[in-house]
Amino acid sequence: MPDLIVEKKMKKSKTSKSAEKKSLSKTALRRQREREHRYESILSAAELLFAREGYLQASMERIADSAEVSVGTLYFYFKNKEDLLVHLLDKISFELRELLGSEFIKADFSLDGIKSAGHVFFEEFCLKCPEKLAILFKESMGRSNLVEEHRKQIFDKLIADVQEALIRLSDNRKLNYQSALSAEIMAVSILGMYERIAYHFLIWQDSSKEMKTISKDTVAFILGGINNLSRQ
Amino acid sequence: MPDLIVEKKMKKSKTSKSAEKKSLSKTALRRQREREHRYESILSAAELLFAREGYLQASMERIADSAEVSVGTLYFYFKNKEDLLVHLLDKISFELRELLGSEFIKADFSLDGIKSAGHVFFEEFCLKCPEKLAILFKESMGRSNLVEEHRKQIFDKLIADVQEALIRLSDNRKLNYQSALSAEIMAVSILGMYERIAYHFLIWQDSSKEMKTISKDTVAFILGGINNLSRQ
Amino acid sequence: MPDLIVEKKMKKSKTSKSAEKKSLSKTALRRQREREHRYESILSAAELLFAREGYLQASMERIADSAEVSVGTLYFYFKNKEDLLVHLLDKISFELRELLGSEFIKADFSLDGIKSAGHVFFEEFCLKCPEKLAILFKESMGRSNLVEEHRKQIFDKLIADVQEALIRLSDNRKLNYQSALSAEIMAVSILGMYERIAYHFLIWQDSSKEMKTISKDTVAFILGGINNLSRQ
Amino acid sequence: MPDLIVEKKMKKSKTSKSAEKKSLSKTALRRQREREHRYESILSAAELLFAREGYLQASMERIADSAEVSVGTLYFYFKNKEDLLVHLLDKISFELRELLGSEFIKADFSLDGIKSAGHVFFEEFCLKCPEKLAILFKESMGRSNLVEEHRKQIFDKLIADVQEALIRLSDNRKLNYQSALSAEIMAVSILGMYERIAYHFLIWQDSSKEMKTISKDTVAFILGGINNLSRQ
DNA sequence: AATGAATGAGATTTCATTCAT
DNA sequence: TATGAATGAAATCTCATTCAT
Repeated sequence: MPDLIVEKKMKKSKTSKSAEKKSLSKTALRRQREREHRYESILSAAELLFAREGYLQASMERIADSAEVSVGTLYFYFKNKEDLLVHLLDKISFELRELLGSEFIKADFSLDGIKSAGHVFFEEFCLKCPEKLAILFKESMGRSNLVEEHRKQIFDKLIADVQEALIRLSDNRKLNYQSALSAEIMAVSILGMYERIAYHFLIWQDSSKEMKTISKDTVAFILGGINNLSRQ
Repeated sequence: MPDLIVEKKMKKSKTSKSAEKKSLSKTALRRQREREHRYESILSAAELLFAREGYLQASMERIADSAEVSVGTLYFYFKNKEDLLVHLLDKISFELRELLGSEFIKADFSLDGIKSAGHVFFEEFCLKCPEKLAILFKESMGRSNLVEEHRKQIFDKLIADVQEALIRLSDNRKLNYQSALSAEIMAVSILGMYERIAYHFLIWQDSSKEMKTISKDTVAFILGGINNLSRQ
Repeated sequence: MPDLIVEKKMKKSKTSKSAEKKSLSKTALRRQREREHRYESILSAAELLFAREGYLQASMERIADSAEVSVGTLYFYFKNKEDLLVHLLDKISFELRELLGSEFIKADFSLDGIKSAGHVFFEEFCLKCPEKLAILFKESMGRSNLVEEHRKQIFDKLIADVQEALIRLSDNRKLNYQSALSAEIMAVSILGMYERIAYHFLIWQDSSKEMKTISKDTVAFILGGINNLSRQ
Repeated sequence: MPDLIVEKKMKKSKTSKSAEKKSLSKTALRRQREREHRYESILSAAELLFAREGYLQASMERIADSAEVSVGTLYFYFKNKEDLLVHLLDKISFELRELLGSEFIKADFSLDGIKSAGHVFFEEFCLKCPEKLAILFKESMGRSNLVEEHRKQIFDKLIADVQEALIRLSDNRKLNYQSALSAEIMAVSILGMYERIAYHFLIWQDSSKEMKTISKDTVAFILGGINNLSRQ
């Protein structure tokens, strides 16, 4: 997972010019801490409201109230509502890529990596962060073209991660895949399965208690799929 | 596919309630034809505009213009914009279920049915009806709770169809699946794969020329997955 | 004054397609009358509020209230607030051009035309329509680029009218002006005098009782100026 | 030009009240110089931005950036944005009055003073300071009542200057003007001509290369006007 | 049945100004 | 003095929906 490190974006970096100096004054340091804290507060408040009430219902005023800041402050940290959603998406997708990527790495890109990534997705990410799930797969859909472009980039990166893991896997096992597109197709398929399984069993109904079984079966399905596209 | 026949919904028209088909005068018949024609015109106009410009961008006025009726007439045939989308979704999902279901039936619920359903989805439905694809998987997302409930029902039916095919398949082959949930999980997985493969290769990029390969690999992945969850 | 007839602009001309038919139904005729009446009501309300309270202070809501329509109706007739101002400017400038132009024509482009145009401007237009005066010379200034462009076009037309009158005048008198630019410079000067005399004596202070004297002196100044730039 | 000396206004600085110039320490002197330098920087930055981008577009933040100070500092030197504009107007009008006034004085209030004042206005002020021109005649229009009042005072002073020059001129030439208001009317007319000629030929279009001709014709028009209102 | 002008609630967004540090 | 993050009032504008004709 080479480019996992994504730069955190912030609207203005006027202060960062002084941050280049090696030592910030105590005041400046505290200010910076507070700024980052506020930035995170707003993202958290937005995450909760977007997930609970939907992107359209969650007005900027209510997000501001919920984050205990003024509406103006929202617009100081984020250009507009769209921008807020996009940054939220970035943050969530960054976390998810780290989560999955570290499983691939831990297992040294063996089949076990694919397996544990699946388990971690369903049993960690989905169960612990249903809000992130809802934003990634539900609330960020059907918005503006800009958000859609951003979604595409995010999913392209996730797909690239999985695709790379699959290619390393085949290298390790001295296997080839059926066609030149197979790795990409499998990566897209796996993410499609993740998405709709999570949507079906956690967003549309609450089968969180059976997540273990769901996770096991889904992973087994994936492994069967991969094997069936592998050639010696 | 037992309940494939879905009742066509139409606002109960005041004239049709008093007149059964057999005893309609010529004038009344022509009127009914015109009514149905308008109904379809509106749905078609909405389908095109929702797909091309997005649900939010497609204002009721533009839909009316495009269908060559007045805004008022839109509201005569459909309760509101949401209702228009819901009826469109119904129509599209009905067509898709018929398409997939007939493949299952033709193959007598053998593995071939799963295979040909996949090919038909990618090579017929997706390629020939990109607008329907966009509405089913893109434009109907992130709307109101009511639309979301409707989506759930539609997908539940699609899942039930696939699940039934999978169960009949296992009966035919005297096999069992790994767990009680396996059939449902596989059905959801398959539809999730359909959805994101189509989204990735047709909505986000145009790989329509490689649809044959994509279709083949995806179906192979599915068959591998099914086999891996089957026990003698 | 050749192109005095300016087409009245209206947002949509959907109805005008039926207006091409020679005979509108009574209903359609009444509707059209009502539409034009509303359009004028809104312009009148805006004229009053823009002049009395200033363009920025006059909110769309208050204009709507004042015209006894809803805010939505405002936006049905005019694209936005800017558009409302621009149409108002057009209407006012059209009236002013007609007023001045008819004086030039009545006097057959003699010096008397210049004289009576001045008197009519100060003693008719300024005294009877202080609101139009305020909008033309005060409230439409310092707004957006689009409004400024419109102002330029309006003043260019007024200048062209006066310039043409001056050129015909010199033709009639078998005279030439000092330079090639003289006619334009004089036209601009005359309008600049009109503007600031009106602004000074009617907008900044109320010398309406002395308007006769002011008018007489100003016209005398203009005639002296013209003569001084004329050569046999 | 009796009251040409206009007091420079500055928010009474807390240090200057306790320290008269004579007894200022070196540090205090340097501070005062810095203060005045900042004050001028801000005015210059505002002048440029107001003229180039318009009063409304030029936000306080951008003015601060441009002057290389913080927003807070802006508010230390000027009460608010309006106040900044008003001080800028004062400065500009002071310069203009000095320019015109000195021409009147140099020519000892003869007709030549009127002539050279015109030439200096068009050929010096307008050509060299287009930003000042734009602020005086364009950007300061259509703002708040307070700015408008200020404009009135500024123009009243300019009018009074010209009016005084005209009166002294008539005294020198042993002439009378047509009416008691004539001098005022001519002064207003002349300034109106200045304004709109400059606006038309320099702000709305760039005829700077023909400024000599324009200036000559305009001055000739003015002299003709003055003569026509003079009685022996 | 069909029309289309009128409605108005509700959302986003801006930016001059303040004030704790 | 200087800073710049925080404020929040106030404005514009959209568009699904209604209803008299």
